[in-house]
Amino acid sequence: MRTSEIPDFHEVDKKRQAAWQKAGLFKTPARPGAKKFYCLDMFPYPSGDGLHVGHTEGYTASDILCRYKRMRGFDVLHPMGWDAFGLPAENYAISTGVHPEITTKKNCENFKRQIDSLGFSYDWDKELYTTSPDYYRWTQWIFLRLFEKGLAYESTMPINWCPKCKTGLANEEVYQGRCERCESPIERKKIRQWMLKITAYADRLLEDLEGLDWPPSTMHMQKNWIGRSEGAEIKFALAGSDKTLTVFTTRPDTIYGATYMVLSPEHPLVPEITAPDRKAAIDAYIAAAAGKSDMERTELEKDKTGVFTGAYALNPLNGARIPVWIADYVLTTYGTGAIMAVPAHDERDWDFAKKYDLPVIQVVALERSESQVTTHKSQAGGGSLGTMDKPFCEEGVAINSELINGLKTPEAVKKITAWLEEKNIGGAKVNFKLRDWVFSRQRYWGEPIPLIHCGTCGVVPVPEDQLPVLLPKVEKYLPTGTGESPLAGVEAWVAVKCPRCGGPGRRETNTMPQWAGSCWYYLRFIDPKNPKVFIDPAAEKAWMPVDLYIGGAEHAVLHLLYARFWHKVLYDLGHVSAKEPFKKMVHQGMILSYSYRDSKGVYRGYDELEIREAGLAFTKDGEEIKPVVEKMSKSKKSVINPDEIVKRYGADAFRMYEMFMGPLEDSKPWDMRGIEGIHRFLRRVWVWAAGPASGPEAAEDEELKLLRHQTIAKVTEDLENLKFNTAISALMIYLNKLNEKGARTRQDLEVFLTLLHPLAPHITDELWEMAGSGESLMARPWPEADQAILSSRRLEIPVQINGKVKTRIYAGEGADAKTLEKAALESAAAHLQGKTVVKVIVVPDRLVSIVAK
RNA sequence: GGGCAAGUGGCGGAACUGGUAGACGCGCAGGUCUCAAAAACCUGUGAUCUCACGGUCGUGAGGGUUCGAGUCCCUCCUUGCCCACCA
Repeated sequence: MRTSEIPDFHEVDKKRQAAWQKAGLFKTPARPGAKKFYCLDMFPYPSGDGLHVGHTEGYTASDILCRYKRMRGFDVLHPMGWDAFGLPAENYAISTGVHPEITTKKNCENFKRQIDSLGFSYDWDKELYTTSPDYYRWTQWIFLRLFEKGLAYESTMPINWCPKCKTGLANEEVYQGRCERCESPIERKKIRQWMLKITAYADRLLEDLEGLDWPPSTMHMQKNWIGRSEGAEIKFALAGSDKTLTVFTTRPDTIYGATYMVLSPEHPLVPEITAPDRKAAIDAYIAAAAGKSDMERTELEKDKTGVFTGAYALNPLNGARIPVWIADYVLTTYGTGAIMAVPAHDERDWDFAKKYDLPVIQVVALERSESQVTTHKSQAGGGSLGTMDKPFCEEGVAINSELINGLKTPEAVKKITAWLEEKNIGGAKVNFKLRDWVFSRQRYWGEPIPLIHCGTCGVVPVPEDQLPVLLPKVEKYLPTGTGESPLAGVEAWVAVKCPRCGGPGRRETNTMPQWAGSCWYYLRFIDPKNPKVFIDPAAEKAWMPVDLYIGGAEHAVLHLLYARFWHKVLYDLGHVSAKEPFKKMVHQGMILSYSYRDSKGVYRGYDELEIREAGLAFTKDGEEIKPVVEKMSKSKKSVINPDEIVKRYGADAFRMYEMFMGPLEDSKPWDMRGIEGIHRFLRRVWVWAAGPASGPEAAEDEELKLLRHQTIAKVTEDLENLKFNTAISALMIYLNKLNEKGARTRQDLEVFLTLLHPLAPHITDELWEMAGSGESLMARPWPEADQAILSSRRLEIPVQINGKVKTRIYAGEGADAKTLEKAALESAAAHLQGKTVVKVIVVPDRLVSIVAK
């Protein structure tokens, strides 16, 4: 074969991959004294559709970094596994009877084949399945730790219930309030659930976000989700009753302005306080609210509704009688499920008060000036304030509030809170939006919860030496008609002896949610085969925390919050050494694509079109079609299949194009023409590198030498910062210059192939072998840029006159300001004729700016 | 409604802490090679005025700060994403 003949890159891929595997190149090393780099990808749910270009974008980025770090001398841990419990396999089993294990195994094999075809450097010795008993044994073990700590408890919680299918539904199975399968309207059914007390960790989950190298938007979302707010709880006495009504408010200073109270329809006090003549109306309202799903209840947000209970609460400060209403804009799940409504200073209360003609009393005024406060006072005169045209929700100065008149809001809050504490009817309170985690599912394909219900002993944990509690075989995968998991139908499995008293017991039949396995997989990757403990403590110390975690932004809240929660529990128990599991987090952007719809409204795929460029496509009969950039979708024939791309262009072109498209975190559209460009670049690389070497090194071109070191510096910096698009462009510039100069020295060859290797490992290794080496470039050291050479360059420095570039001067790096000024004035002399130089600004190495009149 | 991003050529995108806007790639145009085409290679390519030299305009719109603004400040418009009655 002539060396300049360009091979089929897909064949090169296979050859190199076989060689890497044979050499065991991706095994995780553990060299004493070496720096470590733990690079984690969000492991996929192996769906039947196979790998998606969105997966591969993140995996490519992490693989580039892992290869680079290895070349820099790090011990790298780069594992991959399968988040294999989950709904699709279970639903497939329901409709076909095929056991989810079989489906899962098939899908995993396909995913693995696809991942390997891209040359990702995973250490498959670390592979794990969340569905394997060796793994979920420890998921169950961790659950038992949570149980022992009192962080797991039973509660009755509403679920989405399809009355026709007689089964509970996940939110994603509910479409516009209807069952996805049979389209009957769904109901809310209360059911016994296992809960995890994540709220006990709310403060720490919030505080420990500080110091993490995460995208600010992700931190924001976590903070908002946790939703910490400071305020006060206040107990209101009820007129003619010995019961009290407790509310939470962030503005206790507005208590004099409370003109009505609102309970959520589900509030336990409602039946007790409802007046006989109001009962019918109240019951009807409660029934209507109960029939609504969460979705519907929030959809109807615009128009607030409510009903008066007939009861009155008493304002502890001035004894005012305050009517008590119920309304579904107050949520049972937040605060105490009851509020004091202050329409003058809260938008929702204002809307409600306007609708039901309830009084408005202003108790806070702008503190801007004395006169303004006075004006408001006089307006407020009789207690209700007809002249307010919208609620005033900001801080200000208290008015119409005997105890705190004239105090600014923060002081007023303090004084009221102290007064409440003194009278023992309330006090300072911190509330969170975060709710406890509903941890059980009435499903088959999940980890069994390792508990046994005993008539005498209550809930008893399965002893550790009996873990794992294996998933039994079942006849049917559909939940039982009572809403229980299919496991409830396996009597032989359910009926056990109580481990404590030996009496008859029954296994818990709920399973864990899909999140469970992903809450700790990053720990098991470190020591995946350990039969004695879930992770060896020494190995944990050596590898944790994860240095870089790459995955989709759709997990910015739930997965990342749940995993942090479990990690903190394990930390408190002394099982892990780091407070936080993921040091640095990066989200890859979404890969969109162009969809093409012709004049008849039919979607056309790429192979049915002639695509000139991203914005210009024609059908075979010449009709021009304007594309739309959207999420990839099968029905719009816009899904890009990695297999086809790899077969046609090779893995390196695929990897590099995904990186060249734009910044990693941005969403960006896939353009078939773009990958052609990268393919062309790689062919030029081949022709250059496999071509004849150029003359002796002694006659080396200074410009090339400088460019070589600039490229080393640029690529190194860009890889460190995950800016792969500009790293690739730097390599293109380098190659263009090498070709232009007809240069191919041994040194350039080595530097170029080494820098390109993390991005295009197959082609570079093949060329490196052709150049006479037996080892992979990944095993070689990363080149260093020579600072002396970098600073020896002559700089082109623009000279501006009144802000416009007129001439340029040339100077060495670090030339002093005076020299530059002199050179600039000389160079610009022709442009300055007849003008007076007013000022000269010199920015060394950058520019000279002359101001002239 | 709230929060967070972002608006740069025909397209994807570059541009360090304010310092030559449009790197690199795609597309397009012209050329070389060829019987021809493809591939490959070379040249050009923001708009506009000019035979040319060169000039003017130009980073969503309008204003401001500055010797100098894609970058900073104010007002507005548009798009995307996330959350949505959180007391």
